[in-house]
Amino acid sequence: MPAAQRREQLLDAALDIALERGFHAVTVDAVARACGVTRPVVYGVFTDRTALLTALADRAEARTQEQLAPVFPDLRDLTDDTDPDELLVAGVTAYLSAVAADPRTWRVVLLPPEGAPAELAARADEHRRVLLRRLRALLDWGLTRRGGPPLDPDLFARAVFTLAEGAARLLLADPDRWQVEAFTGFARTALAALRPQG
Amino acid sequence: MPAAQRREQLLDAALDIALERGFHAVTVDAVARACGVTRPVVYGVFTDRTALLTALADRAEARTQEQLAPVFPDLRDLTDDTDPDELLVAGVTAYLSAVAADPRTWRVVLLPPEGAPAELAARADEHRRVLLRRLRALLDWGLTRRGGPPLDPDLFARAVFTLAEGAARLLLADPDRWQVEAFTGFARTALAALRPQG
DNA sequence: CTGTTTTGCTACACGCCTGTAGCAACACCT
DNA sequence: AGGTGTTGCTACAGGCGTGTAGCAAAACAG
Repeated sequence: MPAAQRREQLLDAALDIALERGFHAVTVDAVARACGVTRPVVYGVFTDRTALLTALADRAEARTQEQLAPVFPDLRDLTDDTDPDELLVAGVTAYLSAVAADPRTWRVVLLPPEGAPAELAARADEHRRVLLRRLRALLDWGLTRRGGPPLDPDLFARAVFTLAEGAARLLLADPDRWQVEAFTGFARTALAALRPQG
Repeated sequence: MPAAQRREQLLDAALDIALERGFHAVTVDAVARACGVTRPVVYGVFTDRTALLTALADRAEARTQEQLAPVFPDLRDLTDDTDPDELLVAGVTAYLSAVAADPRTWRVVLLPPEGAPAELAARADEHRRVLLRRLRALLDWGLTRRGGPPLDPDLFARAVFTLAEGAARLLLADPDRWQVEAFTGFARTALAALRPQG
């Protein structure tokens, strides 16, 4: 089997094991067995067990970043006839749809399995900081355009972010029970209520 | 040293290690060394490493439960001149104050260190379910009394809960930067904005 | 002061996982 | 067909952590 393909296969297997039995269970042997090979094959592709885990994190990071592209509009594209509320609702919809479409990747980030390496959490936090900044910029634009209650903008952005992640976690934890529309509907209603002169 | 005292000492040491270096580092040897003794002493108190970790979870659960007592008022105590908004703000204040007062315990629950056993997360989730039910009851009472936007009550309760936990996490992650009052102020303003004819 | 109990230690055996070395088998190119 | 490189395997050595057995020493009761 060609190296590149084997690499993907090994990462897929590692992800499966991590999701099903936790990162503790992601031993080199377990990954090799899951692919029907033996340990030296894994060491042929990754120098380390650590390298394997890092590659897994890299791939997850790349995928999530890619999927987040349509969530944030470019602020320069916004015109006067854009409704800030609908812009935000569209972003939430895009985010939750991405999560629902690729749950295995997002689960690693949002509901980390047992024994997840600290590196993973650290990277996710770093990434969150960037996202929060972008969300903050978007909300600033919206708040100056349509006004709103005298809420601390930083806390407001964090609140929206936290709620979006919470919704995503519910989607991941119990996809049969929750639909994206339930959350976007809630968001739309809540934003409408927060309009000046409610 | 008497057994009961040794037990507490061992659990304290285990908690220290877990918070500083993650649960991976909570080996029987590390805990023993931290108390200036050797491994057989630990096995004299706990049958297992697992038993030690379970005891740690038990203690954390007991402490959090105890500290949450003043957060939820008994619904039967409420009279007509109780302001629902202030009741909720008082609950949030009590919750965040409890977290700020005992960060080491809450950190285990809200910002679990690397390698935390799945048992811990499972128990925390179970506990959350109970808390969510109580919060839901409180909010139902408030919403029927003062009205509000047509939000799904279940999602609204989850949102409040998620935001409260998010605030608690910020308090734990960066206590120098955040104060309880910032969050309660935000909550008060947001609730006021969500009043009918806000 | 002496026997007994408590308390703790050193030392061992085991299991699990990591990482590597050396060998077999297969495929591919000439 | 025969060399050559690839692909994978079996087998080993070592590290780290668990749990236990057996011994020393200190505390304590009679």
